[in-house]
Amino acid sequence: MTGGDPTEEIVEHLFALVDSLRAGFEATAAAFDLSVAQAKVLRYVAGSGPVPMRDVACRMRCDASNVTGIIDRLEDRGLVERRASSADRRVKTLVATARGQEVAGALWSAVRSGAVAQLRMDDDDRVTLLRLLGRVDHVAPR
Amino acid sequence: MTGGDPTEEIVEHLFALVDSLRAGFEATAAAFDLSVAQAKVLRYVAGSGPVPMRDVACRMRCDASNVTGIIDRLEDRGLVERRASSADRRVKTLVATARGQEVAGALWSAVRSGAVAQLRMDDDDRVTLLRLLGRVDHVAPR
DNA sequence: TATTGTTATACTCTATAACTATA
DNA sequence: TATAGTTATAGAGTATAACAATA
Repeated sequence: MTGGDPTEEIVEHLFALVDSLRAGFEATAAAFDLSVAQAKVLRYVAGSGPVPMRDVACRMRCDASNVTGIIDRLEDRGLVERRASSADRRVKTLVATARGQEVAGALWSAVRSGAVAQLRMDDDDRVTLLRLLGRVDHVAPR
Repeated sequence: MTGGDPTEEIVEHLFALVDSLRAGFEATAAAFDLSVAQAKVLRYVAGSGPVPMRDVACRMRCDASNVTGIIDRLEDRGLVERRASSADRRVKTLVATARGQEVAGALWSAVRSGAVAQLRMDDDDRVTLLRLLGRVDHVAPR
């Protein structure tokens, strides 16, 4: 088990961690009857005030046509609303409803708790990890 | 930016990292014309010798019916083969073809390189990160 | 009776292309 | 002409339920 290439080993651990955290996230979102994509979009809309559909597509790094369906489902459940933009009549602006704000808050609180529970670290290690993670080349910091 | 709850902050970084590594993985797999699920299954089959379909479902933590389709596509491309089990005639055993072994090796080598490039760490930090990750509560170490 | 793998079905996410209504 | 959003279409992953073959 020991003695392997350290670089290879760290990547193995890293991908195990990615899978684990992703699975935890998916399970937490599912507890709120949301998919991963829906949970991310709801959070973005709830946290960033009125945003055009287009901005959601950019943030999610997906095609705009996807966003239509995801917002359809969030809107059907009363978590998000489409509104006309006063500045540009082509644009539809997204706003979280009161219920949407509640769900987003509860969901992401649960996500954070779950992730911290998985980490099982003391304060020192947590600070060290934070320092290391701060250097990672993130495509899109959230 | 600074001064927030350290726990909250670390989770933000962690999920940004998860998204980033996952996106890199997806892009690398796509360069081999494979989906994320196909890449994972191919690696498991190529690395674990003859395995029953059922074992793949357990490893992937998904329903057995999914595996049928994923293996169908890998088999259509000549990367994997279904074989009859001599011990139990209900079981189909999976083996990577020579081409499947090649692809699995090249793909995962590229995945490791990409992940290391994203990390941008010196040796000391890499050792530290490895130590921290070793404590994380992985659902399924690979 | 229980298990292995498949099929049928349905839903979500994903992209591309074509369309509309604006700009 | 270019852009925002939608629709149509297609493919992939996911789960549930029902099924045949085998244990």
